[in-house]
Amino acid sequence: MGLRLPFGKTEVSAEEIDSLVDRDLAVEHAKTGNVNQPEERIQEFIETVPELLSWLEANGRVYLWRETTDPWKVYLAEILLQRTRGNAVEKIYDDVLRQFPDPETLVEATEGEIEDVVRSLGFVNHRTRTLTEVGEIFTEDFGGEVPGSLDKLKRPWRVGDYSARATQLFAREQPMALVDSNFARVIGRVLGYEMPSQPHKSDDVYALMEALTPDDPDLARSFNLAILDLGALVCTSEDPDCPSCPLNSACSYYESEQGRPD
DNA sequence: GTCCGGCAAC
DNA sequence: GTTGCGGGAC
Repeated sequence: MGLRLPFGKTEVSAEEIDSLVDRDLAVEHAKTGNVNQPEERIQEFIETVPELLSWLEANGRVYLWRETTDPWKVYLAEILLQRTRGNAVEKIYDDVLRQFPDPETLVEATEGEIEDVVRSLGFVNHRTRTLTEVGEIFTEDFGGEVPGSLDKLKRPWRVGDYSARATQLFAREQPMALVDSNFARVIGRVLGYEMPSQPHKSDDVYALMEALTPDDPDLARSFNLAILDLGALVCTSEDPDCPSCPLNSACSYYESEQGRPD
């Protein structure tokens, strides 16, 4: 066992993807977002996933936390990455791992020591309290280990669905859908899905993403990383680079001319 | 000025 | 549902 790192599986046929997603369920949930011609839209999207994964292989961002399945290293990274760019986390990640190689070292640290190492990321008070609780809870209740269920991963303050699910997906080989601002923007544009203001709170958005996420650990990894990186590098909120997007042939936003160059 | 691999409080 | 948290990069 063991995931293919860093990007999971990036060579795949459309037929294989089709066999690992729930197309009919995705179509049903697409209707809730007022997607036009949902059958055709979802089918086109599924057919384009191989190109999306090839794009990841060539363009994906390489970070240390993508090169490990150590749950502690992944979980720490997810806390640092909340509302924070990967490039910012990259600069301090080595220091964080060196100072806090396991939960017990967080218990032994002073508040000031934790504040100092995360200061450049912002949310300093939030992250310091979270990391303090992570140390206490994991040491006292879970024997110093990262627990294996979503509910337990979410016990520390300000660890929510995204961080917990990302840990299960990236460290525990559990195929799982993620919903964050990147996913909402990319899927919203490609499908023409009318996103609610808080996509991660929508059961329907989660159900749609679960239906579209391949039911295979390596492909779930690559699929999620691909959408994440596409949202960060190409399908940006301001001035998306649609002409170089691997999904543009299947994209509602591109079709509508909004994404066309001047 | 706007945005970032969220989350909890209100 | 909406708002605050935050330093850094553009």
